[in-house]
Amino acid sequence: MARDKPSLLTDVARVAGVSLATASRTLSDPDLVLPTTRERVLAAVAKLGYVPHGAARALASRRSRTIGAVIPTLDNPIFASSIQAMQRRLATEGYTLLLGSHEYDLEAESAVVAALVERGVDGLVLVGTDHAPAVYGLLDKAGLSYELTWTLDEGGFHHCLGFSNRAAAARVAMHLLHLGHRRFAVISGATRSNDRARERVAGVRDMLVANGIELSPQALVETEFSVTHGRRAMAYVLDALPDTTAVVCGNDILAIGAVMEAMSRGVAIPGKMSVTGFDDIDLAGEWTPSLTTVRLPVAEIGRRAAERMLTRIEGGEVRRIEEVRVELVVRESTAPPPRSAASPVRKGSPPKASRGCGRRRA
Amino acid sequence: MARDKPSLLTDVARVAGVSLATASRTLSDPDLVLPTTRERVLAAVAKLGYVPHGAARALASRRSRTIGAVIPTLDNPIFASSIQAMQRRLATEGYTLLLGSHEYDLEAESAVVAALVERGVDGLVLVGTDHAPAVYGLLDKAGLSYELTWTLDEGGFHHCLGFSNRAAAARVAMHLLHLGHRRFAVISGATRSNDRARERVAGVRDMLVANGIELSPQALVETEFSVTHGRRAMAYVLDALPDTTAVVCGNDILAIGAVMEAMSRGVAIPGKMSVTGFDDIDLAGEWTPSLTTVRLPVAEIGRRAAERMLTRIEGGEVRRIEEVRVELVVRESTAPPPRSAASPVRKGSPPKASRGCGRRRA
DNA sequence: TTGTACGCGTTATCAA
DNA sequence: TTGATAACGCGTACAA
Repeated sequence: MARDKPSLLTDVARVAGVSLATASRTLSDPDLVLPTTRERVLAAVAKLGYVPHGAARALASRRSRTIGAVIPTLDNPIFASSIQAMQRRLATEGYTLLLGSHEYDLEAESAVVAALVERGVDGLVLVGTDHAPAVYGLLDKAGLSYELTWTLDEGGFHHCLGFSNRAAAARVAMHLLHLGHRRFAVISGATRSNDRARERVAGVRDMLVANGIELSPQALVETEFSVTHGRRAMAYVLDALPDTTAVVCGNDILAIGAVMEAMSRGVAIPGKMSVTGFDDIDLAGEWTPSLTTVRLPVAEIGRRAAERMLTRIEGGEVRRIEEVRVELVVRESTAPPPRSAASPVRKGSPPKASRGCGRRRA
Repeated sequence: MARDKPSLLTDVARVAGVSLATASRTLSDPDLVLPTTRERVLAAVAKLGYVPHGAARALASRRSRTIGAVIPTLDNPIFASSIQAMQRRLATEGYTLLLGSHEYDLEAESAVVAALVERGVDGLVLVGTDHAPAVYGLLDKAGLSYELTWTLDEGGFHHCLGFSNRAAAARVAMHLLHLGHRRFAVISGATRSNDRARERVAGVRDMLVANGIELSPQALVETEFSVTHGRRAMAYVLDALPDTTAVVCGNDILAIGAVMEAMSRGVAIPGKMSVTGFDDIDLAGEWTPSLTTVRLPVAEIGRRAAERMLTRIEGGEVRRIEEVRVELVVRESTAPPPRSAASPVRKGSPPKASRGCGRRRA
């Protein structure tokens, strides 16, 4: 298995009978070269099995043809799926994806970002707006373009592609109010360092307050994003707040756990209690009862984030803020509250919209 | 926002009052430098916010501190989870993950591998043994170390970390034979370009044949890996082969689809029919009925693959073939066949092991 | 322990 | 359209 050392561009040039410069041009900008010489060079490339040396290229051209993406975790299917779409899109343009994850730890994220910046990524895709100050400092100092995704930074000046988590969550709450629910609980993922989770809780709270309902601290459970923790949270709700008729969950994983716990205790969903999710993962529609949730265009976010990055790298312009469409999907897990539990219904007074519900598309 | 240009190692050296070489050493091998000078250099680094230039480093040191991983798709949670673990492990050693996917298309994979090789990855992790010849050619020519995962290449000479899909699948079939099943169907993912799927089917077939049962071509359904396709495949089985009492599925996703279809038709699982999965994704244990399946140490594969790569890069030795433990998990979805369907039981003659079942751990 | 100087493989500038 | 040649930023023998 004596591997001869890999051939260099100089070898290609020699074999093709051209200068190094011409060989280089042929590969990076073929139109600058005569068709006949181009063929000679390409033939030499094929003959030698020449493979460009990325680092040398990056050093000389100051571009790595590499994009970084930093997400909380691939163990959440919405991020996995989105990254899948992103990688696919990047590959078609000859770009490669450098992936990092931090499991909801801002310091870890900071380190990951630093690592990717060192690797010389041409752009960086992040999730949400919550990041360590060091992250923004680093990116700014490096003059690196980045995109925040899954969220809208309407006040700020960051480039972003996403949607209003607050408005979407408010929409969910409105749906439940419409059905007649008055006693709510919220099961959320940890809101610290997670603007998406925080905004979703805020959206629900806004909408309830706008309709004269307070969300008491006991009615808000924060926990990890897992089916098991969803179950546990629901167990707490059933034990501590038995009057609850509507449980809004921060994502589908938690909602499925919540539904499982309820059903295993003989609490009918949606007969006794309504439960909502968020994300619309595959399972949400297949579960019994199927889950009322908010559908997110997961793959689209990955693909479009890639496209925005590429456009900016090529010197193009993109709108600073781009919104993707999200959609309330009403399925089996929500229904009017049981008669016994219904508050005196204020006939003819449908729920009022909260601030957050202005955008129709959410 | 006038960003001053990023500072270089020369700047650090100047500010610290040392030579370029000393500055370099301080960063790459601190022990080679006096503590006092080290401090001066690090102070300069901090003051200037110096960030090493990865490409220049890679060019000079001929190492990129980067590992490539190429998988079929992140849309399968076992791959997502495994990659998550791998990235995590690599990050702790200062390595970065370059990710590619090919969606079960060998030519696409070939292109992705080429892209990663160009980027100068220090090592490459692949899935399975089925790869385009060009892939092996490229890797060999580049002298790049690689690991095949999720599989064992016992005959070949590739480094690999995985398990025998054949033996594991045979184990599943044996379990069903033990229960008394005689009429089988298999729902598999596409076996073309997918040695894992192929081996699983082969394992079942081996075991059946060893017990005098043929798996007819009609009783083997190949389809896409999705719940929907699992449903469809099960619909076919129920319609075309109503005598079937045991359905072995290529993975849990397919099995869940199969169970859904059966239940929606009022076919009791496991009362009328037993169904098995493979992988043991979270859902398998939470579904009702919970799924009999094979548990794979998904995160462990990712983590250990990373460790093997790192060891080899540092010049260490690893066993060419390493096996991970997989385990049959018997749950609710399997039971003896209904009495009416049972063949005349050969009392006192338990099922015979097939070749594939030699390894006890599968 | 530190410094000097060369090389890593390519791109890009400038002339020809 | 092509060719010579100077960067690109850092690692590392080798010498001091």
